[in-house]
Amino acid sequence: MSPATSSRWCPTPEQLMILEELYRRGIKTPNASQIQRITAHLSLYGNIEGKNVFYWFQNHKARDRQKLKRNLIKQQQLQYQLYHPDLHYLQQNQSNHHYPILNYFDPPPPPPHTSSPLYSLSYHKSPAFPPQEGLEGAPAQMMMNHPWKVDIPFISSIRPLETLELFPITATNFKEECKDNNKISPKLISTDHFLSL
Amino acid sequence: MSPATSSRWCPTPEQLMILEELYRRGIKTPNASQIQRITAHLSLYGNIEGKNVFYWFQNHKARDRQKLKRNLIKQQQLQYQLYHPDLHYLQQNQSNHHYPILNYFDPPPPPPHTSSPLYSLSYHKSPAFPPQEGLEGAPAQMMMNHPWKVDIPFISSIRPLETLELFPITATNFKEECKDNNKISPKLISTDHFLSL
DNA sequence: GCAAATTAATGATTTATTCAAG
DNA sequence: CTTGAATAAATCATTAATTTGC
Repeated sequence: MSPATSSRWCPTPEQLMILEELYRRGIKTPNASQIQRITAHLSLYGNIEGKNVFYWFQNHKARDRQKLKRNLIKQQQLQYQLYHPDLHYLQQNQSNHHYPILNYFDPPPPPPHTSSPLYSLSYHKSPAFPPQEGLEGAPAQMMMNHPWKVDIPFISSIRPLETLELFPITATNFKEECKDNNKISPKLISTDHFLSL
Repeated sequence: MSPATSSRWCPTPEQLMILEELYRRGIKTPNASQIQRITAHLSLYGNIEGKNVFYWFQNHKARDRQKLKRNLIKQQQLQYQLYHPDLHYLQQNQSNHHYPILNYFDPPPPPPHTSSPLYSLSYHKSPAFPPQEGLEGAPAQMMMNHPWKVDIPFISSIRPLETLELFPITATNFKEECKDNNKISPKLISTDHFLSL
């Protein structure tokens, strides 16, 4: 009203709580109609106009994403510390009678830094791997556009990666016809033994 | 090998178990590199190619979501039955000392049906509101291009919508200056009482 | 028991949405 | 605002489960 009032909207606690609750309940980018109704209601608790509501949701959503980003970074730092110590043991001979090492996760996040554009890494394209011969970090969907002639490289040529041992059973030839696939004794592959973390 | 083989991939139990385990461990949408490595490993247990792995994760994730959807619908049906008996009481006079009804969500789940496209309702944009005078369901961003002269209509002209009663506290005038806003006793607005689902 | 017929699962494609870089 | 890159949703198509009648 008067020029003495502050130059920008200052949400009252009630307004804030309602906005936050609406956000939690799924309203992330209200449309014009929703904004009007929200504004009308919130005006009961203090001066407010539509743009305040609009900007609030915009900012809140954006800063929500930032929080997620930061949490992801923390988790990745944890995983890095968990997996890095095991790297030496990956150098071992793989030609034993166990099925080979299994870990399809991306290489541990680079030496932990605090502020890097990291959210896009797990949500969008992962710049991911050091260009492997003939692969060039192609996004999975791009593979879709080609006739899927991607050859399976020799196991030994694949980077063994970290730990996660699977299937200590011996390598009887399982390549059979489709119909026969389900006839393998369940005992043989009971879930309890492999996939030891 | 021979043309007698089936036209589509038929995962062996071992392949399936590994895929499921990887999924459980967090691999939901593997990138090209991961797909290749997974494919290479799974080829030990039977014929397989990259696209099979790609599709498997796509489908598995999608059908996982479908399960969640169905469970949500069941819960909503339960809630509907719990809350529906109260509808008559919404017709009561609203000029009491409670603050008005608050529900900015799109119209509630219609009378419980079993098979309706429901997930998009909460995840994607809601085609939302019946075109309100002069608003025409305009995307919120369009409002940005105009000088934000959107007037706040009278409360009574706003569609009260459904339930979700907020702030049963009395209507003391909270319109105060900015600086004072944060000084309201937290007790008065402790989150436990309102926003009852 | 056993196939033919029917239904449920699930692999494979296509189409729509989303996000954000240019 | 347009568009590129990626994912999610919807859909089609084939295989496996199962039901059914004999």
